[in-house]
Order: sequence, then C-alpha cells, then structure tokens
Amino acid sequence: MTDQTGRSQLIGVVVVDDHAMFRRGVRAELEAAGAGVVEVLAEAADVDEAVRAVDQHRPAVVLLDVHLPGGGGVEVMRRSHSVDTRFLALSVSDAAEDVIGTVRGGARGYVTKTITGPELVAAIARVSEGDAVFSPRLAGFVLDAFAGSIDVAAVDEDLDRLTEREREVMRLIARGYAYKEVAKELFISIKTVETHMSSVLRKLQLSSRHELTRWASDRRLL
Amino acid sequence: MTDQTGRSQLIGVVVVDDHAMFRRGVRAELEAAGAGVVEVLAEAADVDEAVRAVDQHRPAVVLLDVHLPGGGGVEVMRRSHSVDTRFLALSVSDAAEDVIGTVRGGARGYVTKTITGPELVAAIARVSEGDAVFSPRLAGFVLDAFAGSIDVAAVDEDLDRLTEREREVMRLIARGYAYKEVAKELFISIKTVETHMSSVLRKLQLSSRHELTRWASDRRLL
DNA sequence: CGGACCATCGGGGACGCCCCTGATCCTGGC
DNA sequence: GCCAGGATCAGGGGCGTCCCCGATGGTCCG
Repeated sequence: MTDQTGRSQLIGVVVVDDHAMFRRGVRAELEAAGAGVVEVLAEAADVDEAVRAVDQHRPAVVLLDVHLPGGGGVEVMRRSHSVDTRFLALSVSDAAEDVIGTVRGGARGYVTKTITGPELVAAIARVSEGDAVFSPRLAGFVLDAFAGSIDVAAVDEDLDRLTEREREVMRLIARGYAYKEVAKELFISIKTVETHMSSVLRKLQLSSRHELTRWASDRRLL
Repeated sequence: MTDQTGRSQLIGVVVVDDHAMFRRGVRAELEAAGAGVVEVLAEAADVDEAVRAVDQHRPAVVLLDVHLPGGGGVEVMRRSHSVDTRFLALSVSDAAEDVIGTVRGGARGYVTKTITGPELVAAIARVSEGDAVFSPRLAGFVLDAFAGSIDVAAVDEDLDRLTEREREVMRLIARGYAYKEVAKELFISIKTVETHMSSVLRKLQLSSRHELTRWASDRRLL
C-alpha cells in the first residue's frame, strides 16, 4: 500500500480548491514542511479539472475543497475512478452538514483550513495509510449522525401498543414477506395474518405495508 | 455544560472495568496526571454495579470497559438513565466490530489501554465537553462502517443498465408511491409505469416492489 | 432503409393487499 | 358469571401489483 520499490516513496497529492491563492499557499507549505514526504502532482480549480487530474495522476491523497464550483467536493469523489486514492477534505466550514455529507461521499478525513503545515503533512501521511483523520470536534458530528438517529423512547411508546403476535407479524411484513409467507412461517392462516396486520396499521396509524416498511426502517427494527 | 458555579469544576468520572488491578491503575493515573481536573467518583466491576454507580453519581464521563461481565459496555449505556453522562470506551481491543458496536451503542469516544495518563486526562476533558475522541486508526473503522456500506461501483453497474425514465419510476416506487401516483407524477399512464417497472425488476433481478424498496434502501438511493 | 432501443399505451388475467362483517375460543379481572 | 381483550379463522369485495400479449411512434446508426 505504502510503497513497493523502497522505503521512502513520496506520497502523491492533488490539490483541489477554487482559490488559486490558497492552492499556492498549500503547495508552499507542503514543499516546506513535507519535503521528502509528499509531492504535489497537480492542482485543480473546479470539479471537471479535479476529476481529470485525479484520473490522470492517480494520487495517493486528494486535498479536496468542500465548496467547489460544479457540484462540490462530493461530486469529485463520485466521478473519479482512481480506486487507490483517498480523499481528505480541507475546508473553511466546520458545519455538521458539510462534514457528514463529505464523509457519506467517501472522504477519509476532514480538516479545517486553520491547520498548520506540519499538521497537514501528518494528516496526509495518515490518510494515505488508510487511517481516518478528524479533529475531535468534527468527529463528534459524524458519530452523532451515526449513532444518534434513533429515538428509543418514541419507538417503545408506539411499539408497546402492539401485542406480541402483532409484533411478530409486523416484523415479517416489514421485511418484505407476503401474507402467505408470514402465515406459513407462523403456522396460522392468511386470514389471521390479515387481521393482525389490520391492527398493526391501525395502531401505528399507517395505511399500507409500504409505509410500515419505511416506519420500521427508520427505527432500525429490521 | 461545563460548570455553573465557577471556572475550575472537577469532571466527575466513574471507572468501569472487571479487573481491580486495572481500575486501581487508572485511578492512580487520574489522580496524578488529572489532579484538579478530574475526580473519580466511583468504580464498578460489572454491568449491574456500573448502572447503579452511574445513576447514583451522574458522572460527566464514564470510562467503560468494552468486554464486561453481564452484557458488555453496551449494556451499561443501554440501561443507564443519566442523560448528561458521556461514555468513553477504554479497551484492550482495537477490533473493528468492538469499536463500531460501542459507537452504535452511544459511546462518545474509544481509546485503547495503551494510552498514557496525561492523554487519558485530555481525552476525558474533551469528551466531557461533547467532543468525540478517537485515535485515527479507530476512527477509520467507524467511518468505513458509516460511508463504506455502499459499493459505488456495483451500484453504478446495475444502475447504468436502467434508462433515465426507468430510474425515475424506480425512485418513486422505492419510496412507496403506488403505480397510480407515479403515473400522475410523471404525466404518463399507469400502463406505462407498469412497463417501466417490469423492466426495472428484470434488469435489477428483483421480483417485487418490496425487494426494490430494500435494494434502494441498502444503497441509500432514497 | 431496416434494425435496435426507447417511451408510450391498451386488454386481460392471476394473485396480493386491505377492509368489512361476523364468528369461535381462551384468559384475566371486577 | 359476565365482559374485555387477544388469537384464531371465514367470506367477499375493491383495488394494487405483476405478468402476458400486442401496438405506435421516435431516435440513432450502419
């Protein structure tokens, strides 16, 4: 992953940002603090340029601006084909939606532009080895989005109104079982399944098995 | 969040680990390196003890062993009621499943037992302020689990076989729209919707709209 | 120009989903 | 003992889903 020919192979980097001044600054910092470690292969100022640069140079790491003309940094990750390239977001924004959106898009790290040169070099090195690099504050957003989205209390309140049998039927229906299959699985008749489903939908105030699927999926009951 | 009465309020900590020797070591380190910053309120050796200790002392931070008799650290988080308590996993294990499981369970951080005293004090301080604390290597697991579950290449391969119109119909059906509603939305007849759906199911090798819903949901296309 | 592919639509059929009424049996509580 | 609620089942109806058959017109390409 790190090298094949020897020990101290340079880490190829592509810098993507729509401000030429900022790209110049990053390049200068990397050449000063990262001499012998990283090598800037190319720069890009928008999505199209970035995709071309990445596909051509196949860098180990892409420093990626989040707010980029032509679709944002996410669009670059979506359209690039280089499989052994890692993306490190480098943004002024520390907004939760930017961080989460970028991570969902496939970024392996997210640092703000307040970072120093040596810190950036260290971050690049870690990302190129497959680690993720986040400031603790930003990682918090990601973890909230990851673990947070369940309201246990609300689930229980609704769920408690269902009887045991109704919950069994509900679970199978939400998984995509047909009434016939549920009946066979639970050793009861289709008509009984229909009765239970009718109760489930009424109690949960839903109107179809499709809504039930989404309801259960939102609550991670599958 | 940090204090009400003054500036330098101590951060209350409960230490949960089934090895007395280790708890003693942590306590000693915290009293040495964390003097004036953290205060160990209680210790616990299993899940039941831990839940009682947390509910009684309502600490700002719980140092939580992952492999704990009686259900593991996750069980402690599940059964505790103290809402302003943050959990910091402290484990020998750096296995991905442990890290991810613990984060899913609600932990705000995860450090290994190779950590030094001062580092641990710093981690506790950050967690108590709401930040997440992860070593870069461990954060990588979490981010993989978060963003990774999508195989972009595979999606494109399947998705590219669909025509533009088929994708539109597919998206609406996967969201739970009835054929009739899709028809109205796209200004076409129900019969045309049926035709497109037939193609979608055939091309994606699915057999019902329910499977399609799960297929799309697995790929976050909703 | 003919063939491939796409989008559009129709008829008809088998079966699934959802609701209605109505029924039996059992269990637990007042 | 009666009443409530839960689990079981039946018949029948309206509509949704998914398939079969077929058709027309458009575009693009060799």
